[in-house]
Amino acid sequence: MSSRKTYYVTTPIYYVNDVPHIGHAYTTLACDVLARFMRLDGRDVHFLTGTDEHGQKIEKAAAAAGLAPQAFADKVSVSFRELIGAMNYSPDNFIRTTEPRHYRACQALWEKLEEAGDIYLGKYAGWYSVRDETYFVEGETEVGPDSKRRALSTGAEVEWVEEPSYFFRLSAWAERLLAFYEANPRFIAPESRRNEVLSFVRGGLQDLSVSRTSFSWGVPVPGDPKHVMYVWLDALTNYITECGYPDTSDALWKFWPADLHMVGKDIIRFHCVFWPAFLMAAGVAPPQRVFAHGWWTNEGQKISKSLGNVIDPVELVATYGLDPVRYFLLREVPFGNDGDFQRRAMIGRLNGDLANAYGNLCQRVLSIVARNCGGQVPGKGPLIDADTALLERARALLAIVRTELEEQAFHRALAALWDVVGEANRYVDAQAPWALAKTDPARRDTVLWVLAETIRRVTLLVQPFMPGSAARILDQLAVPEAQRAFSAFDAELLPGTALPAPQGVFPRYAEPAKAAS
RNA sequence: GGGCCCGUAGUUCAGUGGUUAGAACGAGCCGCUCAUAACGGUUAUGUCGCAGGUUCGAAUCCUGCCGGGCCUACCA
Repeated sequence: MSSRKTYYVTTPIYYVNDVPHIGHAYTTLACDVLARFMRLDGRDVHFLTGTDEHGQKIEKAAAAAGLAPQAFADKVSVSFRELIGAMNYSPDNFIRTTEPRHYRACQALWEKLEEAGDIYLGKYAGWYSVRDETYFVEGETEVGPDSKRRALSTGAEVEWVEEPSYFFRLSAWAERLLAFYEANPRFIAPESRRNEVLSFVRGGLQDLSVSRTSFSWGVPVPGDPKHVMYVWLDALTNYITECGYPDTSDALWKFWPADLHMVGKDIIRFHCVFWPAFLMAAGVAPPQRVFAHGWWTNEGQKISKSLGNVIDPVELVATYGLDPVRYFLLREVPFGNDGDFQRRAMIGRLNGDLANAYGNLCQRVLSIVARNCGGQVPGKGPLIDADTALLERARALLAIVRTELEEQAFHRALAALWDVVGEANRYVDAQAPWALAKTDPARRDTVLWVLAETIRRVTLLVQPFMPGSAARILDQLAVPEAQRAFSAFDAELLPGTALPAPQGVFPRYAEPAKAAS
């Protein structure tokens, strides 16, 4: 079955300097939904996430914790693996930059860049802030009244530091990058980010320092082990390490170039400028698309550790339930925009969209079926216009969701599904199967069949977003496991099939009783 | 300083030249009673940031201004 179309989606590898927060959860969630959708749609999917474990910060943090860097990385990496279970993600692999195969890939890539003449030895010099661990250009610093020079942005003291460094000839790539963007308009999304990158590259590029000698926790530069590779060159390479690079006969190489790198908007330059330049220089095809999503704020406030308003995804799930959180994050905000996490909005979506509209639709239909149809899928009689209209709306959903997810428009995909949920609720009221029970049981059965069939189609498409809840609903419709992929989208419910007793899937969220004080 | 984007009902947004500007949530009223006190119908909301201009016609195009965001460059 090697003829199936592949789909390779990646999260950034997360820096183990930090514990997982809503931003990490959001990025991986988006990838998870795409991976699940594509699998159900018959694609040969590879979904990769992992951790970035090198760099001076890790080296220092490890020393402070009295651990070897590797032991420290091992420890922190675990919290990102735990998030996978907590959020029900479905990655095919979890990569770590400290794996031997990754060293091989980085060094092979480096050698290619060197062979191509895109790497040279120079000197990295600038105003260095020890506190920020960053170099600043002269203009970013200022000499204070005490005649000490400080970084304008952070106020930290800086000192002039020079160290030997290898450089990547990025300056030579601006024109070729622009040509690449031109030829691949889908490469950067959303559009506003694309404009940003274009104007950045049009402004000219400077060569990029790609090695350091001031610390040693990293991938050694081939032939000059005093240097370790710049963390971003190291980190980005993970995407091809996974596919076996430099061994293009590896079984996973078929997944390259990746269909999508999902990233936060803060690291767009690394993915949209540096990465394609590295790859083109090394003679490797660049990825097909980079999507930069936005940030969350918390009740209108910027999230920061110092404000203490960091959102812990595990806590969210404990409060509102896993699938409601997954739904909310992708439904509430047009994907690509910044979003505001509001407790009131979260509860609104949970109670309004999930409990009242969708959950209650399933419940009201299935309980009439249970009571009237002997616990079986009801019989299907002749269809009237109202029936075919609703069924047609449901049937059209697969193509709609497919189109929206090609563009990572999760919010629009969900809106389309919920349009049909609303349509189904109106149909229930219009057809009033409880009244038909007394006058025309056969017609009642047809109405219930139409509804059950509509719920089946909607729920098949809900699976990638809320896998657990969708499975429970499909169980209640007695849809066999083998008929939950989209290849069975048109395999209608068979009248007479035995059904289990219905059970609510999305309980309403009730405010915890206020503590009297 | 340059560039990009945004400012539309109480709220979140859709609408990018053409009849009385839409949706959802929230609010009021009515109906239903199968269902998780859920569902459906219906009503009301708006100087479409401000001011000019182009046009038979502008939320939509142009100019300026005000307000907000993002990217980027820095001044001597």
